[in-house]
Amino acid sequence: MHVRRPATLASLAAELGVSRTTVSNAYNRPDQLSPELRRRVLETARRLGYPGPDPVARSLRTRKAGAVGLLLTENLSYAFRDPAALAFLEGVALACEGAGQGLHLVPVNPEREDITAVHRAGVDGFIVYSVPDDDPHLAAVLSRPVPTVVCDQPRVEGVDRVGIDDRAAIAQLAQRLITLGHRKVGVLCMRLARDRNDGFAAIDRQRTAHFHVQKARLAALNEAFSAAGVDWAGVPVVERFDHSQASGASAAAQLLDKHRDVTALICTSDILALGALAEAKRRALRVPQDLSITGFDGIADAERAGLTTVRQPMLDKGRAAGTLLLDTVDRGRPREITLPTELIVGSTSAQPRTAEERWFGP
Amino acid sequence: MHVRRPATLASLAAELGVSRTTVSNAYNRPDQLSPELRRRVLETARRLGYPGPDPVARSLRTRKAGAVGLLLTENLSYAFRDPAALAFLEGVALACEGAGQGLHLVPVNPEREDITAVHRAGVDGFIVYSVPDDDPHLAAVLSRPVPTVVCDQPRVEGVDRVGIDDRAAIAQLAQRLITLGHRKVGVLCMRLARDRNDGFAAIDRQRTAHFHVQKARLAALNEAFSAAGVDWAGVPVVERFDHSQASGASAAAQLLDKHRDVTALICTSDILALGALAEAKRRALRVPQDLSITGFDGIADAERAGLTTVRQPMLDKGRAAGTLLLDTVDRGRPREITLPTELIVGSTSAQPRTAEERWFGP
DNA sequence: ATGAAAGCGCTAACAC
DNA sequence: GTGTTAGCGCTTTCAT
Repeated sequence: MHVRRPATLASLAAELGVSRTTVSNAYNRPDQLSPELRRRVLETARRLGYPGPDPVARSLRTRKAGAVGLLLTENLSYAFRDPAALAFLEGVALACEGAGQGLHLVPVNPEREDITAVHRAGVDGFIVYSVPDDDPHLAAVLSRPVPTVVCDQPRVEGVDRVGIDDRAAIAQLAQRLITLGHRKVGVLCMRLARDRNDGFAAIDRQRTAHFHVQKARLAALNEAFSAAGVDWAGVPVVERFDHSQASGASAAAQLLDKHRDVTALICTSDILALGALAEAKRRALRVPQDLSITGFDGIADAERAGLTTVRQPMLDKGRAAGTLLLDTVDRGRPREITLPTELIVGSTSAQPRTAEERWFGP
Repeated sequence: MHVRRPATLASLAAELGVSRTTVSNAYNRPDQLSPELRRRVLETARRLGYPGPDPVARSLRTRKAGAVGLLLTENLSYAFRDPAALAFLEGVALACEGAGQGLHLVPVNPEREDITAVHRAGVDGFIVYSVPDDDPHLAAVLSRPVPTVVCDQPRVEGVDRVGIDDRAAIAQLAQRLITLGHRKVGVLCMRLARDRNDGFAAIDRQRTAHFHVQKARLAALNEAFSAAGVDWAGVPVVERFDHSQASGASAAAQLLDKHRDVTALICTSDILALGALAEAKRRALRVPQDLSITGFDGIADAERAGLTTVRQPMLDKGRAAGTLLLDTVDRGRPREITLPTELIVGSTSAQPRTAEERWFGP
């Protein structure tokens, strides 16, 4: 039993006694040759076990890979657990599907700085989802001579972007709390930089955050509460590296342990807020009577929990990113798409108790 | 302003006055040249804007794409909605990540027969998830000279497979219902073939089903209930093309409208079962007193609903498929991995009411 | 440690 | 309608 070298377009042509062009045409331009000849070519191909033009060779020649690369902040498997990331992914998939493009998920380990996967990906462009401004993978992507679209963060000079107005969105939420009368608030936020800092984040860390979305939201909160006469330096901000309900719960615990007087917990994601909700329950704090809690994103579980939050259209974001990347027409000028958000007033926010109520009951 | 042709490895070599080999080595085999020279190469690359070796050209040369193709039954976007498919995806992603391989999702439209995306995908192998035996995309995959692993269905001679023992799994469930005393049952199943048939599926259609998993489950139910003295020809089986809770609800409605006497609804997926549950509620049928309902898969929502079902390890399936494909070692003999399943007895199954109870209440 | 030569398998001008 | 020519950009023996 011998190992036959696999047939190639050239060997097929030789076998048939025609040129390689003809064989190529048989596959790619049926109208360029007689149906009869084409039939013969395909027939012989079958006989020889020729599987059709090699996609990689074709890509090299045509300079088209037929796929879009997707780079996520986290391990791939994380993305499949986070509802927001998932909706984004679905949107991207929708766009790819519509254009008949493959979706190449780039394997990334945020702990290690191995960017070879970015260099190895045979794709026509990249979508980068929500990474820190100093992410080495992002740098690797930008070094490649293919179009790129960044979703959410960071904003990069000359690179297309789709996102929301984070400042305006959370300012609306802040305004709501301020109007309700909250002056002693605490904040639970996501990772601010690539290093793990599970604990309080002082102003300096807030200001130098590498995750622009978190940074923008904190800055907007700062502005809003400062304008309402609150000294931002006194507002506790607790940061968590991992994005999970457990993180939200522990962050809430950490904050409440040290600042028993806060009347509202502003969380920069619904996941964190749901965790905070759980912690509040554990402590027998009534929400919203004893404590208001707000989230961000508008995921299904948040809605179910009646969370006061900001809804952002994640699926549309994904689709917009995909469309932007695939839309070869008016590429050139850097483009930016800002999607609308909507304040959702749920049942987890209300007026704070007065000092009296605090001591003598509602 | 002029468009400079992008730098290539060759142009870089020319600029430096060294051979292409040396430049290549600078990237791929740092130990093959002096640190000093390497530094100079990389430095010049930066200056010229050379992004490093082109991944496609490299793939052509090395015959390695560094990515795994994934072919799903449904639209890509569907996969991000179905919890079972999602868990599978996550498992595959985990395996890919571990091996530093990209995950290339092949865009497929099950309605159209466009298999070009399969031919265009630059991948080192394919994972095919749960497709009908006559799926043209599957045929396209098998025609390509790369290793393939099929998950669930269909079983293909000589192709690696990972799955569960569908017959045994559902037989266990059937046995449970039989033991409880159910003799008048109905079945809700998923798509049996590529054509849309939203309605009753007669025995002939069951027998000629192209989705082997559904076929096997129906056959096992047939066997179990026949052995219990039930005439399978009289058991209504309702099929749905779309896999959604809405489908489950409408299928349940269709079945119950025509067969008011069934005491149990066996669904071949949790999604369908959750829909059936909703329809039962709508009809003010108490579950399980008036009607037992069972599912299949063991998704989180099913557990939450207390569904009696069969749990299968979807994440492990994905991981196993990935590992099998990536494990180049003992390829050769076709391999088959069968994962264990577990019967979950929830609160949606109980003894059927007796005829008396039916008329006079519990 | 570095270079020369030989393709990987294919497609796109352009000629006939 | 079919063939000729010329690479796409890279890696890899094998010499030196």
